[in-house]
Amino acid sequence: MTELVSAGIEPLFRLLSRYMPLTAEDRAALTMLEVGPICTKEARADLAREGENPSVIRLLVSGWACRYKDLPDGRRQIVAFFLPGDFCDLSVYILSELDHSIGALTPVRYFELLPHQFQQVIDERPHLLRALLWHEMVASGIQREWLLSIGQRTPVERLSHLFVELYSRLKAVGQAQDHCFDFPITQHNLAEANGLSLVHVNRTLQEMRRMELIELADRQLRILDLEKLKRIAMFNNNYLHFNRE
Amino acid sequence: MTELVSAGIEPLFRLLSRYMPLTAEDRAALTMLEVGPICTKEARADLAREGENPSVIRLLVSGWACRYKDLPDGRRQIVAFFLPGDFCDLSVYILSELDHSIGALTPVRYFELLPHQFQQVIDERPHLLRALLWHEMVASGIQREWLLSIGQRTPVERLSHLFVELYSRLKAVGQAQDHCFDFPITQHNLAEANGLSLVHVNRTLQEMRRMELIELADRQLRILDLEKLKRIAMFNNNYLHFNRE
DNA sequence: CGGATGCTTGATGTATCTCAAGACGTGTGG
DNA sequence: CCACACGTCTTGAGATACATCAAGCATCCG
Repeated sequence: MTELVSAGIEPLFRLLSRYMPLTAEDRAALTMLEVGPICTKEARADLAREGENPSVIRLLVSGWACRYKDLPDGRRQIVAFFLPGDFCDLSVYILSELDHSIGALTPVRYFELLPHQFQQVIDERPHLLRALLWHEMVASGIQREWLLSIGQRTPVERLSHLFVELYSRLKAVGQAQDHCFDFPITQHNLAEANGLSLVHVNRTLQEMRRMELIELADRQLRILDLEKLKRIAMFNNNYLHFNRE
Repeated sequence: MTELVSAGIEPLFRLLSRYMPLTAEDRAALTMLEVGPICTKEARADLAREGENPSVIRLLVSGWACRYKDLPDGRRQIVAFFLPGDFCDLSVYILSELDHSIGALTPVRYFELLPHQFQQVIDERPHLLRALLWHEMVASGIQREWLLSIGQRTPVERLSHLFVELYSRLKAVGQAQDHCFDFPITQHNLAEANGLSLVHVNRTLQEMRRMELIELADRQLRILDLEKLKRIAMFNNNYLHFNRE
């Protein structure tokens, strides 16, 4: 089911073509990234831990992962979701130590790219660097929007906003259609991402079902009324910087 | 008082030399950025509004500014503080529309740089690009840490963490000594940055004074026990990525 | 003098957390 | 094949941290 788009690097094509048109040559160059064996991890495994010196760039092919930070006493905050097509840690180029961890939320498959492989593609087709930086800046924009959510939005607004965001991003990589998508993470994960307790997430979801905004069952999320959901979330898609709708 | 370091671009030197050593030639090249008239704004004025197409890079010389996002109903979240030496919106290069606003928290002075001026400096001394990207990545890391703060830290922990962070950053640009620094923003600003109500910020500050962590009066913040403050905040400076302590 | 602006305090309500338990499904080893 | 552990979702009861509303005071400034 989750393997409808299993072709390794296809989600990346779709993602980048949201920012700029990709020629056949661009695609060919990007396909070079697909070298090397594909890696896999179980749900709840770490791909990288805070403090490590990152040496590879990871390109997520299937499954969901997250960036998270934790405190010495165990509190944990998910600060970003990685969906298929996303890069983890382009920052390898500049920073020498990870200030966060990366964990799998579901079983994941990904490529590990060495910086020089990466460099090779960029040298060949410099304008692709622009698309990749674009992706990074969008990631930054998402972080800011999350800060707004956690700081100011109510729990219903917050979850509504997240669902619209995830729907937009998944649609961009061909993993959502008809207001419906695989939603493989737990309520516990939602709580960690939104600064809420597990119990409160559960009750908030119930309220959203009562409001007939969503259906959520069997790891499938269906948005019943997208416009209403956007209105409630005060969703403005400008922060995703998709140039081509 | 706030003008101890008034020499235009000096804070930038200090900031970047936290990441890599700067030669005299580097400094000379950077000084080229100081062309053009210096701009000023009053406290509470906007330097840029969400939705605008940014055309300049701003280099803050004195005063404090912030990045913020707001919701249609007036709720507002400060997502970053800009201190002297900071750049606002290097993203001009890539993104065509601002997804956030930039506002002055105090009277500010800054330079407006056109992308081509900027480009000229980088062309001349390419390794400076690395320092500037570094600065951007640190900004990203700070955003993540704030997400952790707002999502997981209690109000006392949250303010403690922010104060240690500001102290570190101000010290890096020569604007703090002896656990003491100008603190020109209001409790209202603190509330907007930390997702708390104004009243609660006030009471939290009082608690921190009672705990003998800080003194805060007359726009001056004094940290009474830095180690204790760090412990309470669970502060780990890795996210600031200062290479040279 | 009157009007902003910022800080402080008290009273009250409620949104959200914590603790605790049960139901259900799934995988696992005896 | 059953017993059991484990993960996930759900519900209830109770406590409290935080927001909201309201007011007073100080300082500054035109």
